[in-house]
Amino acid sequence: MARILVTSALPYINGIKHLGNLVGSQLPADVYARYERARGNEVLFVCATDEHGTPAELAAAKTGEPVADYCARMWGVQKEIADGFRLSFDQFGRSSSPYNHRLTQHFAGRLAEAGLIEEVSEKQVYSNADGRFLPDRYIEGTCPNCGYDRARGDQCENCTKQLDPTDLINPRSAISGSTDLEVRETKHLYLRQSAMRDKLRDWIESKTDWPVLTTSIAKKWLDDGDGLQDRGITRDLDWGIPVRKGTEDWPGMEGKVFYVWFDAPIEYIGASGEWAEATGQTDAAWERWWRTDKGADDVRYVQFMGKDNVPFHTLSFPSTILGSGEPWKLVDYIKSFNYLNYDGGKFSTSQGRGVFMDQALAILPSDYWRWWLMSNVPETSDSNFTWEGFQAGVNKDLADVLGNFVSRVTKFARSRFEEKVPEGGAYGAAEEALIAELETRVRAYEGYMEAIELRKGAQELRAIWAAGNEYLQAAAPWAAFKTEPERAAAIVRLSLNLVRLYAVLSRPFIPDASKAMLATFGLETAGWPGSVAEALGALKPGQAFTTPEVLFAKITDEAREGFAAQFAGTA
RNA sequence: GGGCCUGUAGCUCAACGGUCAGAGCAGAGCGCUCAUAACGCUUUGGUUGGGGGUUCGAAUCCCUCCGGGCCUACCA
Repeated sequence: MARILVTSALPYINGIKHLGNLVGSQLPADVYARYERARGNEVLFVCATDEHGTPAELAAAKTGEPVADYCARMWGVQKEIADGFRLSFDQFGRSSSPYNHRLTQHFAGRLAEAGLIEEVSEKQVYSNADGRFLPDRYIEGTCPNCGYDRARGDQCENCTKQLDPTDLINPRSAISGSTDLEVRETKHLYLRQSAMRDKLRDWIESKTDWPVLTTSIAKKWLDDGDGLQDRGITRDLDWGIPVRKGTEDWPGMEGKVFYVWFDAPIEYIGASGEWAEATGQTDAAWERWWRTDKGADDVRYVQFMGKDNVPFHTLSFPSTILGSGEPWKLVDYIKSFNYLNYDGGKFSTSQGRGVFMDQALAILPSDYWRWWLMSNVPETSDSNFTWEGFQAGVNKDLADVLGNFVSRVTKFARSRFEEKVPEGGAYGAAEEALIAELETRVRAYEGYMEAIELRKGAQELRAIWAAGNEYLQAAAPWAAFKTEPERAAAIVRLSLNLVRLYAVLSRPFIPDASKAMLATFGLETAGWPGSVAEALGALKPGQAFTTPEVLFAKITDEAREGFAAQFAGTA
């Protein structure tokens, strides 16, 4: 039995995520985790909210809540939505957890001892009105290059010129609009990633089976310009993990916190700690997933994320892990994704354009979303959500091919026999051909899932469903029943077994429907098929079943038009 | 500006130097009647963005042009 550690990029705390966020990390991670569990492997699947940073503070200020309360509340909201999408996290933690505090401070201490932390004094813009230092992009002003009056301190969106906040003419705070700004000197810690460059490069170059997207982004950062740059890992903020060197104070760094991107990946480990605690286990339980000296050397660690997260997972976090000099588990495979667009454009939080996770669940069952998103997951390039495509995909694949198959089989069986798996008759050439085809397809499906080629996996699964309809059409039990009822009984017996098999195979993608299909036979779970022939004999004659309600109601044209109007956004 | 990815049938995608470039959807025809007017079979449709080159052979490698997207480092 293999042991597989799965992490999904952490969703940021400041609001409900849209489908583009879901499709790029949490959902594919869940499908993969479910698949590996179904194969009988031991899986630890963790995720958490990413709670620190300026945007969280601003979002809290906007609602008038203390930031800690705001995060606690939003964690609850995100957790509930994750449950609604059936994301099967073993732990959905919080980057603000005590575990993460301890671990982050611990790693910083180790890195400092290893000489990989540098203290740098730098000048940053401070806003007296806001009472805080402002990140570059929170300063607005007139671009010295093109005259655009809403240029940001890091870059002018109009002429794309890279800027320094001090370049701006008439700079003001993007938060309050205040022009009462001053440049103050402040000290920060830098992670000396540059010192890790060769080690990182060797490691990344050894990963020849990683998605091109992952390695090309990593290499770009390694080699761009002067090579990998050191990264500041502290900020002048109130909300965050206080800077400490392990368990000791860090002189000169009082009142500062670690930068979110330093502590967020560490929360993968933190969440595992939270999991052990929540399940009443000792530290050894999570350490055997994370410490190669404590049992983790046979763990395969797979990360899922959108392409924007790749630099942090290929460079920064590995620098932290490797630089610690301790035997922490390093990632084995990084699955990265492109973006999902909404009807030709970007999903937009500010313009309310596109579908957000809570809205999606409010209008249609999670399986619909899970299926469409995964069968169109942006693996090789950006993909596009349209209501027409969504309606067509869901109706055809789920309602017509799979749902209707279950429906026609169970209803025919009930009307010609009774609500029991019929006995009598023998399997012949048609059944052997079907079994041979399914044997090939199931093994192909396993291959795709193992390789985390989810789009192809979905495609193969669909072909497996379709094979049932083809078989049924050719075997024509309704015709056989008139002349040779025994033959019809054999066909129905096999077909009912197909429903059970489909439930098992489909579970990673559409867990609710899978559950409903199994419930038809009074089953809660069912094991992954070894040989297809054997699996199709699992339901014995006499086994009772209930004819299920329509598994997937179709999305009507009227409904689709309504959704399209509802989510068009304000722009 | 630099880098990366991408451009294949009306649409969404496969094929990653080698049999007539495949599949799903959409379209057309036929069949079936168990089923959510569902299913099955057959079929129309592509000089693989343009041009040039390497090769016995190129969608696949190289050059170039055109189009689309992303990244470019203290937002996360």
